[in-house]
Amino acid sequence: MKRTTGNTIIHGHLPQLLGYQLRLTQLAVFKDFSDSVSDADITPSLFAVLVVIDANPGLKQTELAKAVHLDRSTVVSAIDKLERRNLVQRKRVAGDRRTNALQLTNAGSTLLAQLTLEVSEHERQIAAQLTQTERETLIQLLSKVSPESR
Amino acid sequence: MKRTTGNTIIHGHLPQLLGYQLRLTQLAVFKDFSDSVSDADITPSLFAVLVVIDANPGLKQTELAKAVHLDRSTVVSAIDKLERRNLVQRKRVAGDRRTNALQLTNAGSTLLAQLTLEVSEHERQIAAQLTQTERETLIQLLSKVSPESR
DNA sequence: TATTGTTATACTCTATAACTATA
DNA sequence: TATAGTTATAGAGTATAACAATA
Repeated sequence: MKRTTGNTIIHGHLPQLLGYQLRLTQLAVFKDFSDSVSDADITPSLFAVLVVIDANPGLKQTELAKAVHLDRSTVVSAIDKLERRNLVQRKRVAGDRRTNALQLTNAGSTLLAQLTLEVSEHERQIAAQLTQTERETLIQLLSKVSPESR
Repeated sequence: MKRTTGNTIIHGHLPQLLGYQLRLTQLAVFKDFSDSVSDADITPSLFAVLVVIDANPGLKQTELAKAVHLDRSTVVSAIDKLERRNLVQRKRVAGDRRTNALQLTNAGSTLLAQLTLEVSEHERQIAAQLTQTERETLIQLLSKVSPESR
């Protein structure tokens, strides 16, 4: 029970816990994301929103919410933010006046193209300690733990 | 550029991104943590704080902050919370009146023992899709990405 | 001068619940 | 009745900056 004499802090059994390693890794990855992406106002979540809209032009907000695991109300402010910056548009849908069809503006497409490059570089950074095979294994094992990504 | 006819949402290149899989997995893991741990007021962070104090009785708040990757000011409120519940004690240190020596109370040790069991079960749950080898590989790969855990 | 703990404060992210307009 | 989007609101978690006590 006595304290180790030096300054070394012991992490107990935390390092063997998946949840703990996940938290640490996510902290490191988020920090590097901000450092890597030139547009300071784009967070990982907003990037994901842009990617999903790009891959599914015309989708509605509720669909987007489900895809990126956010609440409908959270999506409203995300889209507000992106629309204010002219990156995304809400378009009227013929036949159902309750829903909005989301699509990227030209500016949005342009920014996404640039972000995609920067995020690739960011991914290279964070996986720098891994071989290509290890990186793929890691992604595959993560997706087995949370299978709802597709 | 046309929308897939059905309801299927495409995630673009997100599933191949480490950062994205990490976020999804962490979401799933946090949710299961709350479901698994009977004490609703213990979060993953507070659990980590308890473990580190248990493994390093007498450590000071600044050391704890570094160990769990939180700011000093954040640790203050974490310890406030735990001290209010009589799980942790701030003890005076002979020789340096600026610092507090942190230690678990008996109640804290008892709770931690129970939490440890519940967290083990939680870990089993989240790794249910993995073999034992895969789980170990996953932990090892994560720790290679963020090596500051020890 | 530097460090420790603290406080005050503010920001980000998120969800819940209630509202409206449409279906 | 049910659904889509919205609003108001609140909570959790976090950090920054300034401060007092002590080294």
